Amino acid sequence: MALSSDILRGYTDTILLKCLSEGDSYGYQMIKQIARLSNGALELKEPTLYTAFRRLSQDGLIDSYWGDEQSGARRRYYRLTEKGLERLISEQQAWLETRRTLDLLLLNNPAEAQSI
Amino acid sequence: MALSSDILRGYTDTILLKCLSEGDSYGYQMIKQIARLSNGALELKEPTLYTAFRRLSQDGLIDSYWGDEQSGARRRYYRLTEKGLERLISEQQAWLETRRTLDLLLLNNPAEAQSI
DNA sequence: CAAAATATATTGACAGGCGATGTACTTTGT
DNA sequence: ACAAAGTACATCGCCTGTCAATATATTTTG
Repeated sequence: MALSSDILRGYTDTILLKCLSEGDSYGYQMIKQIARLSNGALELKEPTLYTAFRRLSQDGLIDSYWGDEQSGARRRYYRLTEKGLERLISEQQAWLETRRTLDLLLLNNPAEAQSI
Repeated sequence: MALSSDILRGYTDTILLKCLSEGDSYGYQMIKQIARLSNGALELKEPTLYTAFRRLSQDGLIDSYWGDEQSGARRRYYRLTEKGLERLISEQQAWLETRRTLDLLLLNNPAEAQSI
């Protein structure tokens, strides 16, 4: 099942930070990578992706450089900054808490549901 | 920690459906109930709540009636419809899948993280 | 040689959350 | 007695993030 845009909202940035924490990458590749990792549940749309990149750059969480492709289309690579890594870690912690809270608010038997 | 509005988006409706699945209730009470249940992590704002009620009513997932208060301010009670219950169940299922997907996308060791 | 894939980027529309604000009644503290 | 806080409902308008549509350019595939 696909993630709706309402669900996506709030996680896009962290998903991208996590993706970059595994190594520098570029937009097109990240879309594919994220689709693969999520078993097709999430195919980031271009406008969503590039707006997120701009946001993250402005906040100093990532930076970017042009790759030196011999052939093929040019690629802009993105890199996680130190600040970006710190943010990632705190957002991962936040996800664990959000998960717990939503279990409490959405499920009938949260205590049981957590060990699925 | 409080749920950000970006996170909330996409869950408000289901949270309200779940709340009503435990019995008819009214706006003010539901805000308090949800705050208690989430250990203060979520205090729904009035505009958010009432727009959600309108949305859910239009979709036939809830209906409402005025309570007959002897004293105090009038209360509009909300009730989960049959259709609303079905929706709740499918949204609960969706949450379990979303949880799994976000574990994959956000955490370093998803397999381990799931049994927290 | 056309279509699909690779790759980046912007514009404008849409939807949901929420600060600010308004109404009205009741309870509490002094 | 009276102000402040609590209970209870409701709306307007702003802000932000996602995305359909669109544009550009190169390379690979059928």
